Amino acid sequence: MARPQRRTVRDIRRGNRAVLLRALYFSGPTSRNDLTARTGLSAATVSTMTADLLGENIVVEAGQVESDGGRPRVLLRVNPEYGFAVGVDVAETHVRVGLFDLEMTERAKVDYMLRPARHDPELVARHILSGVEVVLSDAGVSPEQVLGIGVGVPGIVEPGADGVIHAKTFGWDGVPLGALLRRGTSLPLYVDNGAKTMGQAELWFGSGRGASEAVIVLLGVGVGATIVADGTTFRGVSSSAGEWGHTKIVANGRPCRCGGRGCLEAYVGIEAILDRAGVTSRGDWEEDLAGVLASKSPVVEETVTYLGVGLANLVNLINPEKIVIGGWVGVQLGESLLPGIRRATAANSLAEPYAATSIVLGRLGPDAVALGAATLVLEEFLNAPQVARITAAG
Amino acid sequence: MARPQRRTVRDIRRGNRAVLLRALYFSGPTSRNDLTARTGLSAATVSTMTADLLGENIVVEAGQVESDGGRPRVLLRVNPEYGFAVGVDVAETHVRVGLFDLEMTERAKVDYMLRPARHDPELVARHILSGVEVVLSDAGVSPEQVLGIGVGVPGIVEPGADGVIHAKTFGWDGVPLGALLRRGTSLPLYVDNGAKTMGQAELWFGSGRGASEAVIVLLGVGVGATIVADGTTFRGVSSSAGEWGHTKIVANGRPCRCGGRGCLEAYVGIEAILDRAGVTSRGDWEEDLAGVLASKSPVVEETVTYLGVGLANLVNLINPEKIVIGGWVGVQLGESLLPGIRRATAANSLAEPYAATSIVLGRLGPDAVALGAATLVLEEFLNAPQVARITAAG
DNA sequence: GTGCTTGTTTTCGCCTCTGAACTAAGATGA
DNA sequence: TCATCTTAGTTCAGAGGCGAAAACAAGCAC
Repeated sequence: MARPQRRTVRDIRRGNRAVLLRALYFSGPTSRNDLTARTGLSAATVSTMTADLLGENIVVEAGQVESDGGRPRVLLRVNPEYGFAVGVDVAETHVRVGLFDLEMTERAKVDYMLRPARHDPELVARHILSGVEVVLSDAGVSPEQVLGIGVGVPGIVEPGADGVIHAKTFGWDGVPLGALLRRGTSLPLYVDNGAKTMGQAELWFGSGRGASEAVIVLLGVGVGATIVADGTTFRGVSSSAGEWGHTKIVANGRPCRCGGRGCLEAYVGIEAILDRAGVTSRGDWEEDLAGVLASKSPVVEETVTYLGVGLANLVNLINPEKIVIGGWVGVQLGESLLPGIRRATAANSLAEPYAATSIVLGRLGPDAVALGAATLVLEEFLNAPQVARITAAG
Repeated sequence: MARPQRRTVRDIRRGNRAVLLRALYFSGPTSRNDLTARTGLSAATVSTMTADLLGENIVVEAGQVESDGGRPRVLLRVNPEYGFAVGVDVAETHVRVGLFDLEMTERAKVDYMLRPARHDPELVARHILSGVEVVLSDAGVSPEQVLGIGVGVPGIVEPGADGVIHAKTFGWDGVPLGALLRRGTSLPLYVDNGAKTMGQAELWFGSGRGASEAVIVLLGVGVGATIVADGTTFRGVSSSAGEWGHTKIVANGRPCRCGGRGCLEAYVGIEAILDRAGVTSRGDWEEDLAGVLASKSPVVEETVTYLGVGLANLVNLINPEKIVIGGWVGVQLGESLLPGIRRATAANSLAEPYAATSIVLGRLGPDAVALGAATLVLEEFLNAPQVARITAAG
C-alpha cells in the first residue's frame, strides 16, 4: 500500500545522481568504468554525470590505476572538502559540538559542561550556536560551506520543523529546540534522538556497516534501540519507535524510573545493575560496573539473562540480520560476556530467526552520538545532492 | 543506506502506471480529472495512460457524473474481471481454496478437511492443485485469466522461490511447498505465513485500511503479528519478523509449547487462557472461552493485563498509528474487554507513543487468511501491471 | 609507427513528461 | 435555435533523460 508517487523525467536524473554519489562515497576511489558496473547505469550516463559532479566540485579526481594494455582508469572520489557537517551531542552533563568533513573526519570540536540540575533549553541552544561558531573558526571553515547541523538529543523528538522534544528525565517537555536554534542560524537543521543518531553512526561507519535489516541497541544510563529496516532508520508514526528500554520483560516487575514496572531498563540499565548488586555509587559508574563484573556476583549472570531476554524479543519480532550492542555499558558488558549474552539470547528466541542473526559489539565510542548527528546531514546530502552549490574549497 | 538502484526512463512509465492503477483501485470509480488531482500527474499523461489501460481492458468505463455546466466526467474503474486471484488457507484442520476477482469478491471456494494428525505435504499440495481446478471450473474461469496463486501457511516461510516452510507445531520442517506446487501449475505463486496474509487482508480491506504504520495482531491458537512499515509488511531478513507470540513478557515464566518460558502466547493463547482458568476443553474452544469470559474469573482480568503488556511492548518498540486485534480469540476478547485492554496497554507504555496509537478490533472473519493470500497476487498486480496481458473476459 | 586493448566521450534515436492549444460535450438564456 | 460559457479530455511540440554504438583517447607490445 506504499505510495511513492513519483513522477517526471527529471526525477530520474536526481535519483541516478544519488545512486552514483552513494557508490562513489561508499566504494572509495572508483573509476567511471567501475561505476557503470556498480550502479547498472550506462557508461554514457556515468560519463556525463561525473562530468557534472566534477564541474560542481562535489567529486574530484584521485589518481589513476595502472593498466596492462589499455587506457588507464581515472579514479574519482567525493571531495571531502566540498562541504562540512556539524554534529551536536546534547547529553546529561555536556553539550558537544563537532565539525566533520564529508568523509566524517572530525575537524574541530568543543565541549560545554552542563550542571546536571540545569537543562535550560535557551542555554543549550546558546551553547550549540556558539559552538558552531567556535568549530567553524577553529577549522577555518566558512558558514557557506556547511551543509547542515545535526543534533542528537535525549528523549522523543516530534516529527516536524520545530524539533519539539519530550524528555522526562532531562526535564524537557515540549521544548522546541529546532525553533530555538533557527533563531540563530539559517543552516539546515536535523534534530533526532541521540540513541538513533548513535545507531546511525554504527550503521554507517561502525559494526553495522552494510546491514540492511539491523538493530543497534544502546545500553547506558538509559536503554534504547535503533531499528533499521531496509537500510533506513525506522521511526514509526511519531518518531518514537525503538523505545526498547521500556518494553516489559517481567510483567509487574521491578519499578522503573519511567513510572512503569518490569521494564528492561529496570534490569540492565546501569543504575539498575548497580542497585541490584547493592553497590552505592561514589560517582564513577564505569568503575562501579567494572567492580560488579569482577565480583562474580550472581547479579552478573542475571543481567546477562535479562539482556538475553530483551535481545531475544528483538530477534523474534524484528528478525534482524545483525544486532549491534553499543553504549558504554553494552560494550563493557559485552567485552567479557558476549558469549553468554549470545547463549541467553538463543535460549529465549526461536531457532530460525536466531540463526539468521549475528550479535556483535559496537565499534564506536561515546563520540558516536555527535558523529551520527552529522551523518544525518551526510544522508541528506547523498540522497538529494543539490545542483549548483558553490564552494570556496578546492 | 537504502539503495533503490533505479534507472531508465521506462521505469517512470511503469511507476506512474502503478500509481494511477492504485488510485483507480482504491478510489473506486473516478474520472480522469480526479485522477490528475489525486496522482499529481498531468492531464496529458493521465489521458494517454488511461487510454492504454482501457485498450488493455484493465480499466473500464463506469458511467458518467452529471455536470452543471460543462462536459460531464467519465468515470473509470479497474475491470474486476480483468483477472482473478486464487487465495489458499492451509490450516490445522483444513485446506481452503478461494477464487477472487480483482475486487476481491469471492467467486468460488472449496474446502478439504485434514486429519489433524496427518499433514502430509504431498497431500496438501494435491488438495491445493485440485482445489484450484475446482474453483476455476465452478466459476467458469479459465487458467489464463488467473494472475496468480497466493498461499497462507502456518509457520515461517523462507524467502526464495521454493517456498520452504518451517512449522514445528504443524509437523513441517523444511517442506518446499512452493516447489511441490510448481510441479502442477505454471501460475505465479506467492507463499506466505498465514498470520501475515491475514494481516494483509485487515490492512487492505479491514480495520487497518489506510494505515501506513500499523501492527495487526492475531490471537488464536497461536499468537502472531504483522508489522506494517510504510504501508508494506515488514519481513525482516529471513521473513520471520512478527513472531510476537514468543516474545517474553515474564522472564522465566510459564512454559510455552515452543519450548521456551514466559512467552506471551503462554498467557494469552487460547490453550493458555483455558489452562489458567482450569477449564478442561470438550473440544469447542469458542464456547469454552465464552464460558471463561462469563465467569468473571480473575483469569479474565489477568489475561487483559498480559495482553496489555504485550501490546504496550509493540507500542513502545514500533510506535504504530494503529493496532488491529484480530483472530477469533482476539475478537472474542475484544468485544467485551476492549476498554480494559486499552487501559492495560496505556498503563504499560510510554505516553507519547500510546497517544499516537489507536487500538481497534479486526473486521474480517476467519476467511481473511485466504483473502489475504489472494491479496498477495493483487499487490503484485498493482505494483507491476504487465503490459499487454490478454483476457477473454469483457 | 602499427596494431591491440581498454577506458571515456560523443552522437543519435527513442522514450517520457508537461504546458498549451485544441476538441468534445454539456448547460444557459435570449 | 443558437451563440456563449463551462468543464473534461486529447493532441502536439518541446525539453530532458537514458542507452547503444560509434568515435576518440591513451596506454602496451612489437
